[in-house]
Amino acid sequence: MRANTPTVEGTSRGTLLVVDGHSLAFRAFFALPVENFSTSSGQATNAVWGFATMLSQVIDAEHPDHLAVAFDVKGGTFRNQMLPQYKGTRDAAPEELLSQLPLIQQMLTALGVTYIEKPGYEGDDVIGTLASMGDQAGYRTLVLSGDRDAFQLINDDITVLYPGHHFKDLKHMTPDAVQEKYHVSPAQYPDLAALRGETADNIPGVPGVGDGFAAKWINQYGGLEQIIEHADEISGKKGEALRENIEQVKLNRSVNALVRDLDLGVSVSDLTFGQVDAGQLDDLFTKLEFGVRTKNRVLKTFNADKPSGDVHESSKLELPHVEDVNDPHVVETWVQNHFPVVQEHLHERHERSSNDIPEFGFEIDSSTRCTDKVKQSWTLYAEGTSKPGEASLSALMIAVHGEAIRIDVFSPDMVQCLQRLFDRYHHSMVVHGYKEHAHLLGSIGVELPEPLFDTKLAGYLAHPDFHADTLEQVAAHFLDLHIEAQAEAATQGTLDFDEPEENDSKNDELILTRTAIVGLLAEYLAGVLDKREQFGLLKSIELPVSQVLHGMEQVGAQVDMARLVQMRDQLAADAAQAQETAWQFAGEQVNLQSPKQLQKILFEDMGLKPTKKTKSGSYTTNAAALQTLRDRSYDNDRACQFLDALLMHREKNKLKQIVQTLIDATNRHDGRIHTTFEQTVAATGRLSSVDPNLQNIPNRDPAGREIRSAFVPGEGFESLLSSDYSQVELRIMADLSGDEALIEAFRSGKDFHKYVASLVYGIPVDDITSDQRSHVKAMSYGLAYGLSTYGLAQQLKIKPKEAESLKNQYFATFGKVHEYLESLVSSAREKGYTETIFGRRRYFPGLKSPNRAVRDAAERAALNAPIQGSAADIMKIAMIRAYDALQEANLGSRLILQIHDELVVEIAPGEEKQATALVKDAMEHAVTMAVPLDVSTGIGSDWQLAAH
DNA sequence: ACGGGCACGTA
DNA sequence: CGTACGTGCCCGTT
Repeated sequence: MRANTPTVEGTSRGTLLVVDGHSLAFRAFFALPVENFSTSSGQATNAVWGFATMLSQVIDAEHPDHLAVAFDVKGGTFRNQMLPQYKGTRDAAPEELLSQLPLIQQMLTALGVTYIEKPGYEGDDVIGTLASMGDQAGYRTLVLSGDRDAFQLINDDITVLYPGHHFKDLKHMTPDAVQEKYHVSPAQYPDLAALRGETADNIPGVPGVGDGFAAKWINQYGGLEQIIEHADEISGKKGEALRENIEQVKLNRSVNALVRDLDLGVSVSDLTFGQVDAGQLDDLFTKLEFGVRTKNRVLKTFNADKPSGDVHESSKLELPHVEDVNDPHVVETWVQNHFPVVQEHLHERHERSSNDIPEFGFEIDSSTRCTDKVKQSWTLYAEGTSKPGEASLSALMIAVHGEAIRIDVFSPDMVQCLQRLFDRYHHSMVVHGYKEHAHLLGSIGVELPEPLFDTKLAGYLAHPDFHADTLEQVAAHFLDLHIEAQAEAATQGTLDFDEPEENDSKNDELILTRTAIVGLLAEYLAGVLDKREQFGLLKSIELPVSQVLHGMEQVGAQVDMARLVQMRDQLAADAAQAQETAWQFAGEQVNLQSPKQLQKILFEDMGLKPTKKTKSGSYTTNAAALQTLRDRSYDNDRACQFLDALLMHREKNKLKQIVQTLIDATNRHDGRIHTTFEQTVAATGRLSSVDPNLQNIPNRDPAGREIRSAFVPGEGFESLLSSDYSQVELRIMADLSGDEALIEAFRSGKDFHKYVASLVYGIPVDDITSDQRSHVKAMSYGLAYGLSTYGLAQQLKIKPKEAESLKNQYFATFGKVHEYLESLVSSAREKGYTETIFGRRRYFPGLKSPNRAVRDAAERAALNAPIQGSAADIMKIAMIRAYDALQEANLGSRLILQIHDELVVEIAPGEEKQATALVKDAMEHAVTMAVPLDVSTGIGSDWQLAAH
């Protein structure tokens, strides 16, 4: 569309669009409310969005075929030397704007747009030069700028697009338009500006002289030079002012003249539209939290004359040759003919030998490499639903060296054949998501042994903050391979749209594409892990724990459905009654679950004084606020009654909803809940639990805790064991900091918080009050979160001063802890990432952000990541050890749940003592540290009773 | 139907 | 104005 603009007057070679980058960003920034354009982490994006939108709009409207964006360079220009205050106001541009300039430049790079900076000169000079170049080369030239200095460039072939009052109204400033508005010619405009001054650039003009008088004088005398010659003849106040400011005006004039003959090292013909890097743009826009609409809008504009980026890009990926095979014998021969010669481990099934994990102290062989092995690998890719408890395999692909077979009929013979194949070749197998594949294969009765490499887990180790929904997105991220068209086919799926056959073939191609992606991904990620010495982490922690998790998900947790239903009904009745009462006092049937309606009732109708605001500026109606309102309203009976009922409804309804979710999530066939433990979601290395989340079952207050009593041992089992670490994170801090006092606090075996309080306050343990203990306890726990004294004060309801002195006193007592925490942040700043005890990394680009809030948040996260992450590593090792120990002892007892520092085990009859000892030991000896790991255990006939 | 905002559950 | 998560509801936008 854009290319080949019709030539104008037969002489034009096309249209050149020159953009004043800073001016456009500046305009966008002030025109669009920053509140509406910020990412969740606080990065302002209004200038980037405005820039993208405006540029796209202009390109769509004007169809330029050549384009360049000019930027100012940091540091002074020759103009600053002449006029020290030059652009003083603009340099004071808010940080929120400045931080967006690099983002705009990243966007332009992704869009293939040339941008130009010339040290020592301003963007205006680059623009002046480009406009002259375009003009001389016979282009119709457009200058997009909000800076009126650009008006001097205007002639019959150069038009300035100048934003009006509304950011999006662009005025086409032609010679006539300038004449009409200012009554001078474009060439005379700098004279006029010199007299008038330019507030935006902090340039004073002649006091009392505006556009009108300046134009009048210019027309009367011919120009600035002549005005100065005849300055004495001008009468009145304004003449006097002119004479007094004549030096200033001369200076102004010399500064506002644009340089038009810089050597930019490019010619206009170089400034064509480049290749759009859709992946890069996608990453950027995702980071900026722009919507799909914005992205599509921009892509549409910049891809307008491209045939189809998708086709072009996907050609990078070579698809294997594939044949459909559903005869086990053929599979057998194919494998023999195609698979690399691998060492066979006939005696070894997928269990780890006990030698892999030393009994005391867990060490990872950081020197172990995988690149060479991955080059000799084959890929398994399976499709279907992998949800634990209801998995079903639809097809699988086996690929090696550009050849592949596809299997979708799973006869008993085929199942046997596959099991043999996996047992024999799993040491060279690559998958994307072992756990999901294990569920899929499990659905046809095949046990999938541990693979050589898992690209999903490896990708997580390489970049734990990166989240992708599809394999295509992973490919775009790590391989810069963009295959969006096929990703869309995937989401639209094989539904009944097209001809079934056509759809099948599309789906086949999709599976093949993904199989190929996994192969490429494995090679790339193997290189990354080897370079970082992280393969050991994959091999010794993530892959084994993945197997353990598969087992836990497969087994699920038994619930007492009758109990759940009874609780649900009771809670529903309580909630309904509370609602009734609340409505009575509100005088209307407000939706108690609508913060908006509650705000109206509380703060408008009842006229209560709000406490705090929410992020978006409305008044919060959270429980803490409601309680404050309640305490404050002793003289307002109606408000009290309403608030009491509302709080009651909140509590009951929340619990009801949790119970209902559990009921809905219970598998109808086995009466158990099969959660999915996400292994690649939490950036610190922790697990998370979804569908349902069994890591947030209430535990704080008795009413909520009651829900735990519905988790029970299943048939053939006797009890539940709950085993948890006490203060792991603090112990890790003690060990890693090497603080003797804190280490001793743990070794003493005394009440830890009391002991610490006695050190901090310098008084005997026995004299510590419960207030002192709880203050110190909160301080201890807050450490690993990067607590502020403000936050501490608020939590403990003490004065900020007191919190401050507590913190000082604490750090004076445990100096090495302080040093250690500081060192975490400074090393993260230096290296760009943090590391756990076992080498798990997390990167923190935010530490370099110019935005203080973003930076502070990144510092707190960087402080926390190695601590929370090391605790997660330790628990993972404990799980592997516990799982193996139970297996090796031939016990029927099995792991059911992990809640970050707690393991829940379903105990088989008679195994109570032995299983408890094994699990406790596995947890206590997961690692060896300067302080012991303390594990407490409890056994009961349900999860609540197992608490200790 | 989707998604942001709010509220709230866990370690 | 401490970290790390997941889910359900409302409500405005598609």
